[in-house]
Amino acid sequence: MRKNITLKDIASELGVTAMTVSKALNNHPDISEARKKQILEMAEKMNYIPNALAKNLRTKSSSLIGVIVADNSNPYFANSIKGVERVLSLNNYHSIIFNSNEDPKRERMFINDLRSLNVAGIIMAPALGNKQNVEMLKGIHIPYVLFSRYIDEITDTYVIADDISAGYLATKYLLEKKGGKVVFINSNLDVSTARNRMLGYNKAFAESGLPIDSGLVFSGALYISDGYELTKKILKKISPPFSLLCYSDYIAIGALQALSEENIKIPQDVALMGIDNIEYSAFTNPKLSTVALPSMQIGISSANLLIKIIKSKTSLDIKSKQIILRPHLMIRDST
Amino acid sequence: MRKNITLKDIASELGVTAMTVSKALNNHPDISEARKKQILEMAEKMNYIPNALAKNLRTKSSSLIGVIVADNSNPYFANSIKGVERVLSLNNYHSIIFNSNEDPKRERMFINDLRSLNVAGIIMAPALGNKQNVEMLKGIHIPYVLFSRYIDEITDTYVIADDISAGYLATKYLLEKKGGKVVFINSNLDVSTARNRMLGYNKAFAESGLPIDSGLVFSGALYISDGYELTKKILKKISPPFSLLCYSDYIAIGALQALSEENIKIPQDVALMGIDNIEYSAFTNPKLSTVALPSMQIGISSANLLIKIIKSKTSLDIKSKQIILRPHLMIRDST
DNA sequence: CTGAAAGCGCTTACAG
DNA sequence: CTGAAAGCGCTTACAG
Repeated sequence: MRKNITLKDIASELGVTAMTVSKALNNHPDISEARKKQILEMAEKMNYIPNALAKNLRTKSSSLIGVIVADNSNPYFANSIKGVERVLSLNNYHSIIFNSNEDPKRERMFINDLRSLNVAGIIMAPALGNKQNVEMLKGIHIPYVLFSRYIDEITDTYVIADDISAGYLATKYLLEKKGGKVVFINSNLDVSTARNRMLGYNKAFAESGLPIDSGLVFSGALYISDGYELTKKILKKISPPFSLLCYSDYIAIGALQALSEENIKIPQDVALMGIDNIEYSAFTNPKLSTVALPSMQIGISSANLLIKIIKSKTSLDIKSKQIILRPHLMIRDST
Repeated sequence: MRKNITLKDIASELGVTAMTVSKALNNHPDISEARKKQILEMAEKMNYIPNALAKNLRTKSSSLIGVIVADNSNPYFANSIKGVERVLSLNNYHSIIFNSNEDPKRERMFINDLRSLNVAGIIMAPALGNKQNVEMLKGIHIPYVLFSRYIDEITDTYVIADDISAGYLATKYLLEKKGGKVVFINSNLDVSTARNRMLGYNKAFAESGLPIDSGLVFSGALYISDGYELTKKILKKISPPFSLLCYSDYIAIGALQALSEENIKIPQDVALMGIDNIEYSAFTNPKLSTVALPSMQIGISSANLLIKIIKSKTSLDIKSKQIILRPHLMIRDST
């Protein structure tokens, strides 16, 4: 690799010292306009690229931000990452991305990598119910924001959707429209999102006065295929008409496929509803009703919050470090 | 932020010097087993995290790799990124991600950011037909791999799918199964993938002896909504039965929605085919036939190739730096 | 086997 | 307004 141009190279070209060049390049007041102009032009001409690592080492600052998710190809995370990347690059930060695959050991390893790289902060969706790594983050005083999920509702810093509302809005709508038989395919209850959507489900039932049948609730769905297989199983045990609420649109697409294969009429026999509002949901057949979560906005807010934390000299009130974004119903043709 | 533990801290704790500690930590041979053990234990106890920036600065190496795509939330790129991240993190590299939004100016800015961070290499899907930035990459001798697309077929380093084959396999299949009326909704012809899929389309026609009707080819589709709207337009001009080949599954999902709304029977009236084989394609109704491209494998191979280039002392033969992966037909229910 | 010296490229006080 | 000195945390020759 060709040798990079350094401050020294520019300096010797101009017969000044490196610090004078540094000052010119950093808009330091202690420098004459003529010198500054001369130096800037030479830097331009020599195609100077500052060495950010050296700068970081010296100033103990950093433009690097770690972003840890379970899986960047999950459309929900993909959207959030897009929001994060947009805000960070706009503010001259750089996103280092890791997929934890929901494995706390990998997550821990990545956090140590990020410490080693001296990152300015970390944005992460903590792996399934793993408490220790978030504790570690707090312990080492690296600015961090959890996104999409939290571990400790009271003490963590996070940006999430109001998952209780999401579960509540969906269930309430289905109860009113289709009655009390609301089957719920939920995700892994180790995740705060799944627990809270369940709470919302229960709340809607409580409000309606209708009894909850725990035999209608299924947990642990993670992939499209789980939605597909669980729905097939459900159809053998529970006879239509009923409503089917899924933890995510992703899961609901699997359910949709199973329902189609069994020639179930949607929404007449089974009213199907997802949560998330991923792009594909508007293009399924029938179009999927869902609860829209602001996935990109969660990324945007997380990045903005992290930057605010990094830049604030005094520590912020915990309340201002917990952002909960509101979901809304998106009724299409499947309910 | 709390002060980090340094080599010096460990050294003074043990009454040795920093270089001795450095040697112990780096498995240098010039050190007694007893000292090494003692130092390793102390480092562990003090929870030492090496400063990668200082190391990089000194050794002029780097664990950072830049990854530039148009949009990380595009399912095709999302999969490739997943492959890249997997290989890089396995090899102790770190992925810095940028979305160019197909804007060459942003791309250029990001490349300069990456130079500034002294990255070990760059993996990128070059923005729409932009030649200059790749030329710059070559000029500054940073190891790079283009993925999914190339700019200059002969001289670039890249990992791509065989897009000519993809277009050819799809068109040939449709010609044989449904005859010569194959409508093609293509993407922006500034991208090598679109140009090559078009070549494959032409090749299949040439082979079949059937005449090409240029009125059947539509270019420039980028989003799901383009697939939807173009299909609506096409249905007004061209009467079924015909085949409809789409540049991507993503586009095909938009087309599928338009066809469903118009009550077109698939595949009887319109045989629909995509390219990519994204996860959703197996769950549409009817299930989408497509040409499967190894999107994750492209990411994996790109990362492996880049690492190979970084580690090789002598420059590699250009042929070994151009990897073309084979697509295959995935026939489901829409054709 | 251990240490003193130098330097990666930068910036921060401090002199003059 | 400009420069000499020191140091961020690390590693690489080189002595001993």
